[in-house]
Amino acid sequence: MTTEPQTKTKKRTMPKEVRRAQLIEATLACIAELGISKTTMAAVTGRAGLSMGIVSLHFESKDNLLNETLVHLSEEVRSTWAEAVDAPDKSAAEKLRALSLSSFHPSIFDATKLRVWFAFFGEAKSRAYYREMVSSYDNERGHIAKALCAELLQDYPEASMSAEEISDALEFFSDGIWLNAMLYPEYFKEGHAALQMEQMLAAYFPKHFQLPLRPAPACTQ
Amino acid sequence: MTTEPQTKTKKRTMPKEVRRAQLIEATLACIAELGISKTTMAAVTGRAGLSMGIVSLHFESKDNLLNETLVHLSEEVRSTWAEAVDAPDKSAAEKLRALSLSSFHPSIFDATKLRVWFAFFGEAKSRAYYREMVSSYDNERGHIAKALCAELLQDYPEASMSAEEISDALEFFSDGIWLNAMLYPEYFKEGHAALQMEQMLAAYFPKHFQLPLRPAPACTQ
DNA sequence: ATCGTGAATGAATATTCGTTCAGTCGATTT
DNA sequence: AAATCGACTGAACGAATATTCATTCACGAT
Repeated sequence: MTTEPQTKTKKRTMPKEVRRAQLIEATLACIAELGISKTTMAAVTGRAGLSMGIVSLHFESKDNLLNETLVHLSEEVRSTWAEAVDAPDKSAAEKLRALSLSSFHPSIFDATKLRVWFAFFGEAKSRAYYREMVSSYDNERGHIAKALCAELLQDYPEASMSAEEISDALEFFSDGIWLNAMLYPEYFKEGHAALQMEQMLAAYFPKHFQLPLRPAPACTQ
Repeated sequence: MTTEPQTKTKKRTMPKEVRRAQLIEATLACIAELGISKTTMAAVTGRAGLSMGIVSLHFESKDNLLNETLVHLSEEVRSTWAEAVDAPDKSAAEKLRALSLSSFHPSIFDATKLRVWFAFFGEAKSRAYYREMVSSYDNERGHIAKALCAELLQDYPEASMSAEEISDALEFFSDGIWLNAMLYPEYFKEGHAALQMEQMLAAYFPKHFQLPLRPAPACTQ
């Protein structure tokens, strides 16, 4: 009976990675619910079902726990859009569409995580950390988006906007949807954000993207 | 010499409104520089050149000071867009343009104030307060924008998007520019945001808005 | 079974910060 | 000039909270 790990009442010791994940999860929940300033160590460890000292053990300090939480979020976002683009047989249009819609993938376009993102953006310290640690992701994504727009633009000799202006505009638009979805989550039901994004793509690249017809009465359940 | 108010070394007492403005100003600066969680009473009053007790005197508490700061910001924004729309002899197109560009008026589109806005968005407590106080402003602005879009849409019988979808899209777009201008202020030089907005308007309403020609080499100094 | 290791605990400590209030000082009145 | 008023001060207080560390306990090794 000593060899079976999980059926026991409650394991006292767990692998480092499990504890770290457990604490980051609890931190996300606390920040979303309480805001950063009210997210105390007691709140985080209490929600994780652990004791106060555990944070210094697996993370250096509270600050470090918050930074690691931000890194976790960023990598989740990054892997979501990277996967959307990483398909050798997709056309440029398909890639741009997948990249643009990846911002609204359920695993990241989620009330809790959106609140945490904006909690970090609102704090001067996290903003600085974000810029130095993570903004290279943003740059990478921006370059990819710009290159895809440039490729599509070859079919629009009369175009009045540059690839960079269009890819910037797409980025602004999806960021704005994020902000509004955070503030007014009830307004963004079931793919509403993605629909808006597709309309935006169709406006810029009408030869490549169909306008999704009206709200689609009974489609995706 | 006793009747001249300002040449004296340093007045000890000042009208209530002056002190309130002074404290709100200092609060804005502190939140922008330090974030909400590090914005202490000592920091605010120190920056205002006053003593700690002054806040309880003119505002009830720290919470109330923060709320009043948010009110101040909101009314500044509101009066900016209200003024843009409140001109009886403007056409609908001119009004929509003025309304859209008002988000980037220098008095509100400013690194300090943008940081403060997002600091409030990021705090759960302020978010609740924000929703109950400001969302009526947002609604009012939204209704006006929608009505203006509907009026312009009469000239586009073939249009594939509704007035609400377009006015939402304009709102998302300017919100996204706000977020990006807050995170990467150096990217938004001299009217770059306004230019992007005008391109957006021209994309939706090509019959009403000219595309502003290329970045304009040497125009506004 | 016993022991040794290190993960986990949580009470105690140190710090940070909002609020208070008795006292100070400048302006106005008498 | 003296008195009164009230805006303003800032040291002191106490509540909240991050951090520490001596102790406890589970688990694998012997």
